[in-house]
This record gives sequence, C-alpha cells and structure tokens, in this order.
Amino acid sequence: MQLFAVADCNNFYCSCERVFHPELVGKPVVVLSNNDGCVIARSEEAKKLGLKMGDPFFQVRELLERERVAVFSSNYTLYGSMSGRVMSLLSQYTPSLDVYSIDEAFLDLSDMGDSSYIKKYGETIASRVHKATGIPISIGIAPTKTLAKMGSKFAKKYKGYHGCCLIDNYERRQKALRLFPVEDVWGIGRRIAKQLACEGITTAADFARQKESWVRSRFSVTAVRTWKELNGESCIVLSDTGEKKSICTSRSFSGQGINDVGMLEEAVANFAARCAAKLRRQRSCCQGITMFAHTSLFREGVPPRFIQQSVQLSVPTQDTSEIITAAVGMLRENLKAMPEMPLFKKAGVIIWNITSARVVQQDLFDTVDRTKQKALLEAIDEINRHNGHDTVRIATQGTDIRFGLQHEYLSRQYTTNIEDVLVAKIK
DNA sequence: TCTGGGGTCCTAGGACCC
DNA sequence: TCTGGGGTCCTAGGACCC
Repeated sequence: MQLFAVADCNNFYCSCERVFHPELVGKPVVVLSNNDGCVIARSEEAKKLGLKMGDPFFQVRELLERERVAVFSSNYTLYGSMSGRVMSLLSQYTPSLDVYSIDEAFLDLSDMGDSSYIKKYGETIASRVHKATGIPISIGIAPTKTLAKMGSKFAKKYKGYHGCCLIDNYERRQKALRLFPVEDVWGIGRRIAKQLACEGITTAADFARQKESWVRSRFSVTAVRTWKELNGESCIVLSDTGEKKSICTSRSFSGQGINDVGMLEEAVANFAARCAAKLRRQRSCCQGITMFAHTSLFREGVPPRFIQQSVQLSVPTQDTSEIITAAVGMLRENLKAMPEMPLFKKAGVIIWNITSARVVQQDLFDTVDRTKQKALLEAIDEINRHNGHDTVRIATQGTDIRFGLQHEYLSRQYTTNIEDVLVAKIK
C-alpha cells in the first residue's frame, strides 16, 4: 500500500533556541525576523498569549515584556545546522526522503507493514528524533501527502497520539476530514478559503464532498489536486532535486532605509554576489537577472515607489562580476531616471532561467574567455570556503557591510562555531 | 522610529507565426 | 454593419507554501 509520512518539527526556530536554553521549555518563546522586524516563530505558550505570525515587533514589544516572553533574533546558521541533524536522522527510516523545507520532510513508507506496525514505526521516529536532537516533531502518515499533513497537525495537537497520527482507512479519513477546518488544508490559502466560506464550506469534509467538476470550474487544477488528495487519490509529486529554478537574495534595510546611491549600489552588488555564490554551489548557470528596490510599504499617506528591471544575457553565466555588473547597471539606469533619490527600504536580486553548468550553449559572438574566468571563480570560492564568505570579493561590494542587519537578541552559533560550543562541567 | 525572506506553480493575455 | 482560425511562446501577476 502506498503510504507517505510527513515529519514536521514543532515551532522549529523556537525549539532550536530551547535546545540550548532548556530552562525555556514550557515558557513562551518567540523568534524575530531579520532586523528584529516581526515575529516569525512562536512557541505554543506564546501562541496562547495571542501573538500572531508576522506581528511587528514594535507593536507587541510591551506584551512580550509584560509576559516575560523570551525573545530571539533569527539565527539561520543555527537552524540550518539543526535541520541537517533532523533530516539525517529521518533519512535512516525511509528509502526515500524528500526534504520539503527547513523543518519538514516527506518519507515514503509504502509497503512497510500493517497499520499497527506503521503507527508504532512513526512513534519510534518521533521519539528518536526528539531524544537525539532535542527537537520535538509531529508525524502524520496517510496514502496522500495532503492527508499526511492533516495527520501531523492532529499529532501535534493531541498528546495521546505520541507524536504520530495515522489516517489509513476510510473511517479514519472521514472522521479526520470532519474535524479539520478547510482553511488549514495544505493548498487551501486565504483566498480560496474565503470563497469556500461564502458557500458554507467550512470543514475539509465539506470540500471533499463537492463534485470534481464544481471544484474545477471555481478554481484551478491546483485545487482539484488538493480535492483528489483529500479523497485518497495521491497526485502531488514533489520533485526535489535540490536545484532551484530561481534564486533570490533580498533584505530590508534597518532604520529609515537607504537614500545614498553608493550604499544602495553596494547593497545590490552584495545581493548579486550572494546569488552567484548560491548558483555555483548548485553547479548551475543563469541567464535571467532581475533587480528590484522599493520604499517603505507602510508609510501612511505616502505611496510606495518601486523600481524593477530584468535582463536576459546571451550566454548563461555563474560569474559573480558579470551578475553584479548587470544588477548594478540596471539599478543605476533606474536611479538616473528618477527625479530625486527616495528612501529605499528594501532591495534584492533574483536570478532565473537557470540551467546546468555542464551544458552551456555558447554564443558565436561571445567575447569573454570563459575558461580563464571559471578558474578564477573556482579559486575565489575555494578561498572563501576556507576563510569565510566575502574574504575575497568584487570591489563594488564595498569593504564593509554598512547596511548590516539589526539583531539585538541573537543567540550563539552553538553547533557551527567552535568558540560557541557549550562546555559541560562535571561536579 | 520600528512591518521577513525564499521559493513553486498556474493562468491570462499579448506578441508572433502560418 | 461587416474584419479568419489555429497555434506557440513569453511574461506578469496571482495564489500558495514554509
């Protein structure tokens, strides 16, 4: 029997922080986004205080202090490393692991045994991961990924499941569908949920009961797939090759923002360089480059201003300087066309049209010596790998990162920096 | 004063072709 | 008044995900 499990880390970022602050278990914890801008992760206790995903920090600051909530800036180095530990453990329990996000993965558990065995198997995985990494996880197991996601939410909500909820027959499925709000279904977002609510469809069961033709006529094929999955027909295939089809590097600027041309150019150059590095890490080239920047989206009475431009190169590239030149060139062009320099709050670079570096279509009129360039890039990557990124960089990137992030509540790099490794004392 | 970052897929409409 | 028919490809924007 075809069976999928989804393993979902509970409140992942908060859980990572708690691993190194065990005294915070059972206490409210939140993790903030870049620049300590807004709340992006909450422990169960923090959710109970009414804190919402995306709440601006400055708006909830008082509440956080009053309720003595532990606050952390996001520490992606730590979370990435903890994620690696969890995924490596999970991979031991399945012939095929599909890593879906930093805190979530699908496991193929087809033809591994009967219901009671599978249920125990899931519980074993959950307890092993918790014990070995300190990260609590919830597991859902079902014949489709959408139903498995439902299961993992039940497993998280009800302690009695021991970390694993199995939905593998008609009765269990019907019961689960009836208890599950349709807006929480994987694939049903705010917009579709609102339309469904107007029709009186509020539970997953209500939605699953509709005719396929009705779903198709109202929504897109994506919604039909979700509908089929809820009815037990597996049709969502994840093609996790690890190779991205587009790569984006963007940041909001702390404080007021940036209205200095040089600083903005430097920022965009750094975003471009970061994109190029990510691109080379997955051994790809790109042909499309987009640069964008905009002012604050939240200033009362001041309409935001956007600049955005894309270019397609004649030859796919993975060269930092080429991508920087394109991105910064577009930025300059756009700024020149503006009557005055506004206060930019965010900027970014996106690269797309990504292909494998092994099969690059050459341009007959290309003027660049690409063999030489490749050797240079490899040397730079090698130096940066050993000495920290940006040890060697393009001049446009500047000598320091002046638009540096604000992260007042940053925890340490417990698992990736020898200086920060915890020391155990024996009494 | 202060509001994240990084992805995927689908669709509609325009440009272009014969 | 009346203006073909059929196709492909590309792009921007929307919706969704974590």
